[in-house]
Parts: sequence; C-alpha cells; structure tokens
Amino acid sequence: MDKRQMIMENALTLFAREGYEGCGVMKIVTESQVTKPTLYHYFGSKEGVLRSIYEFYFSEFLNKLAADIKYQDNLMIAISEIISLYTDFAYQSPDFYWLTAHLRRGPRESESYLIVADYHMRERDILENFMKDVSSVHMNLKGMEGQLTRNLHNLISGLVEEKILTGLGNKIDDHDITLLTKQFLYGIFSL
Amino acid sequence: MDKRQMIMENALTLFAREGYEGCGVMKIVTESQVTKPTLYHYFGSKEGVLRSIYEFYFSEFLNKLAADIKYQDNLMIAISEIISLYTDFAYQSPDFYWLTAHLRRGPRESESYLIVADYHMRERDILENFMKDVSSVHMNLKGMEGQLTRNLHNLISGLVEEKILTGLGNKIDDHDITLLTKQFLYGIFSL
DNA sequence: GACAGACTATACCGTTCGGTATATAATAAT
DNA sequence: ATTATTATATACCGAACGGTATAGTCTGTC
Repeated sequence: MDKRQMIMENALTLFAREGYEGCGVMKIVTESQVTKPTLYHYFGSKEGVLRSIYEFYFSEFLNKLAADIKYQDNLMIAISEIISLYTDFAYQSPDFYWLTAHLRRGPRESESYLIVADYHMRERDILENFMKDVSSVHMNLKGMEGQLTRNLHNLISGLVEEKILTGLGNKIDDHDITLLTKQFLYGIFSL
Repeated sequence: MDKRQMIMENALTLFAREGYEGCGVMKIVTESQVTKPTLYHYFGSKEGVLRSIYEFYFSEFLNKLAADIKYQDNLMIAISEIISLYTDFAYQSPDFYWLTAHLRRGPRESESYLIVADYHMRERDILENFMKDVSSVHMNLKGMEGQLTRNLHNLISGLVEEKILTGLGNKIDDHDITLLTKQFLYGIFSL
C-alpha cells in the first residue's frame, strides 16, 4: 500500500503499453488511485517518474551485471551466464525490459531519451569491459571489442525482446541460452 | 515543391527527432510551410501521415529485399548481400531507419505500433523464407529457421543502428559487412 | 464564360496536456 | 497541547493537442 511504489508500478505498465509521451499524468494517478499532487509530491514531474523507474529497476541490474560477469577461463560459461542475467532480468519485469528496448532507440532530442541514455551507456561499458578481458586472452580479438560487444548485446536483447513479444509462454530455457552462446562463439554451423 | 512530399519529409525528420507522439501536427505544417487543412487534405489524419511515410520508404525496401535475396550456393555471398541491402537502405534515409528501430519496439497498444506492425511482420517473413531455403540445403539447420532469422536480423539492425547513432561519419564499408557475415556464419573465433 | 474539382487559408472546436495554488488531514516531536 | 512536517484533496491554470467548418482560390474542361 506504499503509494510511491504504487505509482511507479502503474506508470511502468502504462508507459510500456501506451508509451511515455502517449500516456498522461492523469491516467497514471487514476490508475494508482491517488491524485496529481501526490504524484508531484513524490516525483516532482513526469520526467521524475520515469527517472525513478529507471533508477529502481535498472540500477540494480547494472550493479549485478558489473559484479557477476567475469572472464576466467571458460568463455562458453561466461557468455552463458551473461545471457542468463539478461533473461532473468527480463522475466522479472518484462514491461520494463520492453520499455528499455523502445526508449534506447528513441528520438534523440526527446526528454525520455535524455533520461535513459546514461543508463544504457553504463550498460554498454560494462559489457565492453568484459570483452576487453576476453581479448586480453584471445589476442586475435584485440581491437574488435566494440563490435563484439555490440553483436553480443544485440543477440541477447533480440532473443529477450522476441520472447517478451510472443507472450512469454515459451519460456527461455537452458537450451535457448546454449544455442545463442554457440551462435555467438562458433556461428551457425555449430548449431 | 510538391507539398505532399514536403509534408512527408518534414514529418519524418520530426518523428525521428522528437517522436511520433512527441510531435504535434502544428509543428509539421509550419515546418513544411503549409497549413493544417493541407495536411488533412492529403493524409486525412496524423496516423495517415505515418502510414504514408511507411508506405513510401518501407514498401520499396521490402519489395527489393524479397526480390533480391536468394540462396543459390554460396552462403557467405548471400548473407553479405542481405547486409548490403540493409546498409544501403539505412544510408538512404537514416532518419527512417532509426524511426523503424524505435517504433517496432513500441508500446503494443499505441496507435503508431498498430500502424507499423504489419510492415515489420512482412520483413520478418521475407528473411525467414530465405532462411528456409538455406536450411533445405544445410539440413542440420532444419527447424531452427526462426532463431536464425532473429539472430541475423538483430545482428544487422544492431550494426546499422549503431552507425546511425554514432553519426554516420565512419561509413559502413565492405570490411564491416564481411566481419558481420563471419560473425553470423562462423562465430567470433574466425574473426 | 460557366462550372467542377482540387487545393488552401482563417478561425475555431472540445479535450487533454503537464503542472500548481490553496487548503486540509495525518503524523511525529516537543 | 502545540507545533512543524509530511502527505493528500479540490479546483484550477494556460498551452497545446488532433481535428474541422467555412469560405474561398486556383486549375482545367466543356
């Protein structure tokens, strides 16, 4: 019955379903059974709501990502674990993941993009640092960390987005993760 | 000096820069140096503008995609040509490509998503048909056409989106295309 | 030169937008 | 009990929203 939390959850659902610009403050507060001043008391603005949602959902994930992923010796395992972190995250709150997928390709001059851009740059940096660890062992990958990071990230988020879109019925299992890991490491002919 | 075309181009620029919901009809018409009734004469509604933009830019690309890509014997060449089609398309109108990347992950109940969803399903179908041709030769890929299509599409659009985002300065060249083709076919260890 | 259809300008519609001024209720500290 | 702080409600703000009714103005046809 925490109203602040209530507002965030309902706003997230609405943002994911109707879009940030497409959903008004009034709809958020009626859905949350509060009134406008309550929302403005806790968040200051509509932007503040989105900012808080990102802070609440994404910060935790990024910290976990930064802490958990590391390359020791087995690349296959390391990649699989990264994918697992993403799929777990997406299943915890598919609405939020879908929203990030939408907003990070958002219009670069919109207010929503300015809010989320920093978070997604942090995400990218974490993945790229991992890839630098990899390339320090696999020297043939030296200098390609950027592209590898991009490719891995796109493969993962593509899988997750599809599963969310097609209804989460067919859950992502170990098989999917193994398959995607192989796709990244060995290409299609090892499938 | 074709006003209809003028409106579409300016609307595209604004949609890509400020978002579909984030940009009003009034801004479009003033930018295009026409008045509202002109826009409503040609397009009927704001939705109609977006619909026409998609029809104009995307239909042509999809037809080209469906006509040009085919698998004969050399998979490396076939994949490279698909990637080339996408990069060419994106360089022709980066604004539109960025808009598609944004809207196809859009809120599923928004009016913009309903407009664009069909186009992106057609795109997916075309790629999947190609992949079925491939799997009819490479039997070990049988039954995985969906995942392969998804992975290929995500790798390509990820490359294109990044290049658009980072400013189009470093153009996509044959080297990038070869590298991405290898990533898909053989994984990272052949890079 | 009358007339039809395509096009465009002025001015306006009701609604919703994000945000706030004011007042009151609840809570906790003194 | 008094007071300060936090939290919530009523009622409202000007601006912008998508869209349109009306009144033309062009252009080509007969």
